[in-house]
Amino acid sequence: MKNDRPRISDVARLAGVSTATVSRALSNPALVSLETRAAVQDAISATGYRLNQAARNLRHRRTGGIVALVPNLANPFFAQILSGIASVLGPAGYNLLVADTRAEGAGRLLDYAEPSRADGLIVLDGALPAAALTGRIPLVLACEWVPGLAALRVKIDNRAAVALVVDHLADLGHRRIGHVAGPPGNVLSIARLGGFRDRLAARGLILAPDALYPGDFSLESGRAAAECWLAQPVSSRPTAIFLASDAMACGFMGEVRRHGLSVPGDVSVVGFDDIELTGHVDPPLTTIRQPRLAIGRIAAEQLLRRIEGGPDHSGDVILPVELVIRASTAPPMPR
Amino acid sequence: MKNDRPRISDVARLAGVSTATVSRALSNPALVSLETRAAVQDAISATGYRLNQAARNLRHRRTGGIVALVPNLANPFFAQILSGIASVLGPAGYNLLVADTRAEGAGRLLDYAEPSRADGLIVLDGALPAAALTGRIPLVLACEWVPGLAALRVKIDNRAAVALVVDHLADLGHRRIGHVAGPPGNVLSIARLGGFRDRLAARGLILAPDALYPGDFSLESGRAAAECWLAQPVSSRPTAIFLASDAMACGFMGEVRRHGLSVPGDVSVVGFDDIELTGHVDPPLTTIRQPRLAIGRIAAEQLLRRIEGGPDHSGDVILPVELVIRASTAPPMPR
DNA sequence: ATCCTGAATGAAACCGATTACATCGTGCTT
DNA sequence: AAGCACGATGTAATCGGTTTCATTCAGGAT
Repeated sequence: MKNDRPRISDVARLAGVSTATVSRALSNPALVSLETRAAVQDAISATGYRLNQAARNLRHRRTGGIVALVPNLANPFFAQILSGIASVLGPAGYNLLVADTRAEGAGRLLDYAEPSRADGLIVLDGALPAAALTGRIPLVLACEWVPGLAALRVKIDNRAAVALVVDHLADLGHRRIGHVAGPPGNVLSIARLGGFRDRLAARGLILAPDALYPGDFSLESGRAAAECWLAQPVSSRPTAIFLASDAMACGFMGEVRRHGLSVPGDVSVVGFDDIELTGHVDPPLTTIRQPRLAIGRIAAEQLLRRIEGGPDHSGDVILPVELVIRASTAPPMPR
Repeated sequence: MKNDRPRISDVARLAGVSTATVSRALSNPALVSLETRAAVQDAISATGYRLNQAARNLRHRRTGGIVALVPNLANPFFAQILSGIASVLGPAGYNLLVADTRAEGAGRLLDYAEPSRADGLIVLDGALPAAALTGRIPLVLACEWVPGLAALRVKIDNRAAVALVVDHLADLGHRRIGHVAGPPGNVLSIARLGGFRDRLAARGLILAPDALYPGDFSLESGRAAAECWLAQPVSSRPTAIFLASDAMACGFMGEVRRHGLSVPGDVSVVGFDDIELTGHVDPPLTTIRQPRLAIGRIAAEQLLRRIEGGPDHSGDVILPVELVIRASTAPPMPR
């Protein structure tokens, strides 16, 4: 009653064959005669046999698992990328292990980049130490990337995306355009801020120091940025704000509107990501659409290719973005 | 160069002891003398040895993995529960496998409820077949539950939560209160709708057929419900709407406001879940706060207790909810 | 001095599959 | 008729740890 899980040898005995034959019938049926195969099948259903994965993994020197390292599981942005990853991994016979890099003892994370635990790694957090990830198991980087870590990157062209934003706002006639950045040090924050500055310059504009607000991608930090903006004198306030994430943009808009001002009447707002929500808030948000599902899917596909013996080509896959123009942007109010 | 992963025997040889001793030094140091332990440690760092999990799992007849079955990975509500789960599992030496029950071939899901793949299961989807989950591996149900499946449930008291909502709206003076339900057949939809009806009745109110709108928890379905509501003559429109999820409530409010109406001026809105966003939209949403992190954490703790030999007590853990009153509800406009 | 106890350790079985290699018939070639 | 190739199957080694059981040795009890 306790140890009642049938083993392969139980099946073999019942079918009157050896364990080798059962194993072959399961993993390479072509090697087994039709009648034997049938007998094995019968024995399997009679015993209710189920393969022991740990044993197979041990023998195959693989685990069947892929680990995704995400900076924050609770963030819907990553959730949808995971969804894309899972949609590829499942059918391919791998399972997805998820670890939150910010959640617990950082030391344990190294355990994941370990061949006996996972066959591959998808890193969504650019703040991990490159050294810890180097030369362990096949990995790809998605969205964020770790500076100095040679691995395939699946990402968007952040600078080009930001250029679309600047052009849109500048074309509308905005001259004083502000920015709420992502967390300091984050590769995306840096790329977006840098691209923003450069494109402003290309359009003959500059980013005034008091038009650059700190942020960390969170709703709350967007709200806080709005407070700063509201505190500025109307005459020197940016007439348009580009925020490095949709979450911040929502927080920003909410706070501005709660103070009785209007978007885009008093300020135009542009976000980044195009999370589902942004089309449903009031006003619907102008933003950059990132193909999240595709990012996840492609990252997973590339990783599997690598695992299955592909070359460790460490280039980049750049996915296209799109500026989605909705109602949160308009020409600046004449003053 | 190819098969260079040191095994335990390599460590043993270098340390001048047997593999048994190395194993003990690792998993039960108390059994090994201080000097031997030190020698083993030296040999381990000299060789760069890393334990092979598959081998240990095979011997221990366990996998070290816990599977969470979620209906929709892309939904932030579940993401935060997962976050809570992960925060318990990691430190306990388990890793979290995530599977999206709606994503791929349903047959494969059974593979997860299988002892050689995972040591336990956390089910977040009430729509799975009870038969497939019965008597396989330790499991707990969180949030949603599978009717007829005897297992511990970690959940909130949906009926009591809804009663809070009804009382709040009735106390404000609303008499015509509408409801946007969750997906048909979903246990939460049913519990919330049922509780809603009952509490209305207790307050001497009824749910008019044209005040019940279909939904599926998604933003878009909330928006669609708003369309229905807007299409109704003002005189017979509900003056307050309770929506079974915050996502729907956001979709609803966005659409209503885009039509130039005001919340709560023209209609009071109450959501359910208290996802982070709801405090930041305009107006901030009155809603029921579910302790998502705690749900995840407790579900994981209970599961581990069960796995580590606890009794298969299949009762319920009911977590407290709270009505968070914000600015989306107000007395009805005098007509 | 002898026996007993317990700490420290090693030898070998074991977890449950996979697979290299050996074996045994058949049927075909020459 | 001898030789050979090939299909089907069995034997046993193997993956890399863990753990039972046996052994050794030091110190304390008698």
